[in-house]
Amino acid sequence: MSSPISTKPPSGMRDFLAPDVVRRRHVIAVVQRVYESFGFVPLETPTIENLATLLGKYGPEGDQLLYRVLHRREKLQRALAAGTATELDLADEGLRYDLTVPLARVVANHRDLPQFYKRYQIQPVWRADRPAKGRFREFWQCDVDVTGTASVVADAEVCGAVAEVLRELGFADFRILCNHRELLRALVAEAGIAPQQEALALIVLDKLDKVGADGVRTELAEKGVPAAQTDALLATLARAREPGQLDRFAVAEGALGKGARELQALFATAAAGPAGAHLTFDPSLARGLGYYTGPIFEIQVADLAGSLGGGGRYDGLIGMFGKQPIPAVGFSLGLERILLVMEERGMFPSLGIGPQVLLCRMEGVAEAAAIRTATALRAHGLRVELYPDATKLGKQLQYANTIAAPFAAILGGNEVAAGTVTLKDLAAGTQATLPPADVAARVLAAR
RNA sequence: GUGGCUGUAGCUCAGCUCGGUUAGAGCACCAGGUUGUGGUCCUGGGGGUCGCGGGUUCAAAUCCCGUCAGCCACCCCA
Repeated sequence: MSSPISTKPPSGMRDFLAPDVVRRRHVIAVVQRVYESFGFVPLETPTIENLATLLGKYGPEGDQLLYRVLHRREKLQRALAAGTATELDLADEGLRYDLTVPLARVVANHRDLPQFYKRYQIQPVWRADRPAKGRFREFWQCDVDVTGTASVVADAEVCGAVAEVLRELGFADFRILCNHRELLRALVAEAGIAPQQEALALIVLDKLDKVGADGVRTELAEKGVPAAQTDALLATLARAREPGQLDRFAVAEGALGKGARELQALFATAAAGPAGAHLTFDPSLARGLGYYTGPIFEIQVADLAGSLGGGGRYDGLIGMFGKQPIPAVGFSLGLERILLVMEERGMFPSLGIGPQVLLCRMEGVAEAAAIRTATALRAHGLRVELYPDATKLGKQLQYANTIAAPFAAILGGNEVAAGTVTLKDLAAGTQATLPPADVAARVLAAR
């Protein structure tokens, strides 16, 4: 009986049964509608990209998490025969890791796109990460991006779009944390931290909320950053959190002032849209992805350790494909994260899609007669399941309960002769024998 | 990548400490309780090489080692 083949899906990947699918579709429908209302148009790209497209865009951690697709046939045999094959020799393609890099490739490749290409994309991505709560190896992202402009309007619009999605889904308490890569780098440099330790410092700083100042001191000390520099950085960041500090940064020279002024502009502009009340300056927000250059964003809710989404400006990424540099900004919502919080908070409306009517066939009624009746009921707009066998009525009604159909329609010899069906309301226990049009009217009225 | 917890029927678990008939329960599933009426109830039934591999022993679900998988926290991210 038990099979030697595991029936579980691969680690970090899941099957979605009807109740899951219905909830996922519900969220996706809202995302799609809101994104389109902002003027974004859809894009779908292949599951698999060339490794050259993917590698070197996300930083070393990201490269490690890429699912690679093995060479086929002769190429693989040749690589293996060499005996010294490395990962790069064995694979030339990989599963997409996010939707931003494929977008960058598409924009670099299609020169006839609108100057301001506003696209949304809702597709799965894969990361060979260790699964945890709210983290999967296959998950869906809902991205909105604007390419071809460095205008703060684009930054404000992507923030507005995701904020409106969350608002329409019923979220009220989320924060969109904002920081700026250039501002952050200026603060790190100001603390005296060497440029080659900057990336390291940024990653550790991102943990400030979770591990606290002492945790950051310990971790940076282990990585060889002098304590005096760490203290200087922490002091600077603590000051940066004080109200009005962004305005003081804004009058500074160089990258510090530039970053601060760009954030000020973003806050001022986005305030006129749905994101306004949710934007929060967080000087310790760093974000791991390598390609961000300007403002960076992350959506936070109190009851989830991870984020609901993230994004930022990446003015250098499209240019990495060897064509002209094109500025871009985008935001990504994590479908599973949103679903997780909505499930935990009980935020879903009732979303039934199963059959409204189970059509029961009595013994002696021809299969064709049942098909004919089911077809008539369906033509009136009902979702109808036809019980396959003419078994005992009790068994058929029991099955109706099992699949949670609110009505049963009974087709016996009498009904066939009269051109009627007996409609039974399974919750109330009442029933009436009616022509199909009246059956449909009653079922539809019961919703 | 680090630390911890857990793997026994489709699902949730008991049994393990102190090895000993044929490994249990609830739910689910199937069949019956005669005619075209379900949810409750009663009776019966199918379904497990106790995650996998090795070791100790007369004897292992139970003890020991290894391994794989899942979950939680951290890290990172969506």
